[in-house]
Amino acid sequence: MAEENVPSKDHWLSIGEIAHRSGVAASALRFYEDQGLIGSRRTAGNQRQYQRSTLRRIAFVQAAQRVGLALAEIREALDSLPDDRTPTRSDWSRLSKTWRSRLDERITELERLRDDLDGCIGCGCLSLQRCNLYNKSDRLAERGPGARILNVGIPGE
Amino acid sequence: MAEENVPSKDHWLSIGEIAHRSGVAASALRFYEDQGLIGSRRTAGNQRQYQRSTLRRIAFVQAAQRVGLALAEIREALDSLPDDRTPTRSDWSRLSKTWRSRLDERITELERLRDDLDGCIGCGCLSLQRCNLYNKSDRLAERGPGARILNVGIPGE
DNA sequence: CCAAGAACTCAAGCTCACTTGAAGTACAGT
DNA sequence: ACTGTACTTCAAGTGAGCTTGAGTTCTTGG
Repeated sequence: MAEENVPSKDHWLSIGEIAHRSGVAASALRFYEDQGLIGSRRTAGNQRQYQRSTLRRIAFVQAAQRVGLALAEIREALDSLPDDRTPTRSDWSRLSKTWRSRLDERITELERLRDDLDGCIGCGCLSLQRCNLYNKSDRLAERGPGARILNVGIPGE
Repeated sequence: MAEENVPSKDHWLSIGEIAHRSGVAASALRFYEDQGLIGSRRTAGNQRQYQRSTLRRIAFVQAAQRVGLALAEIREALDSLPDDRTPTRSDWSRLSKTWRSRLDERITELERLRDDLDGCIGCGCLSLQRCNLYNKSDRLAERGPGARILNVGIPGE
């Protein structure tokens, strides 16, 4: 994650500046670094310094979160990108395919739910046997211990 | 939450039966009861007994979760329903309006994201200034301590 | 009547994505 | 030189939605 080899003339940003410009809290940025999502170099006095490109990386992370990816998945995606150059069109297209299908799936599920809901408004049912809302996608039974974050458009799901 | 006053002839279901039929773990059912989402009565030996209508309630909870509601909100919705009769068309229509708009919002957000994504595949950009994906819905800034479920932009400014 | 299995109650643990706090160090401005 | 703000690390806490485990009691079939 060291961002050492860099077109010398760049100037570096402090964590405060990055936090301010990205809208992400400094504590979150440190956390992201722990998680391998972003990198930094240090000053003589051990303070973090970021390249401007880190802002782009952070924006990427945020977009990916909105798509519904967990941080671990986002890290994988970032790792699959060439070290620290701007991604090419084909890098990007590869990634966006995953995103796209995630989004499509989730959108489809929500639309179906909405349609069922509309059906239910008409029928006023809530009857267990008949109602689509109730009987769709039963036994989604996601398994394993630990918290279940969401159903709901969030990572993990 | 006591479901005492009930058309006598009903027979009651054990937690195991409810778990099996609903696909929800017994531990989750106890948790739901703690949270006031479902009710039960007890046998002489202190074991839970459920009405069949509880299955409907659980299905309701699951549908609501898929819509994206938190358990606390679902409880409120359930509390707003008449005690334990089957909801009327107008009860239902009131609730479904909330759901509907939730769904619409989320669907719209995801669709916009998808469209931006498609735009990006074309442009191959990832450039911070220009890319829609990056600059949409910045500073959503949800505040307060604790975990942030969704996308999480802490206001830097 | 007894064993097996199902249920009971707590308390503690888990994941995820962070935040908060304490205690200390660095740097910029006067 | 001094003050104040920004930064550092590390440990622990947060909330949602459950699960797991320990130790105990109920219920049912043979």
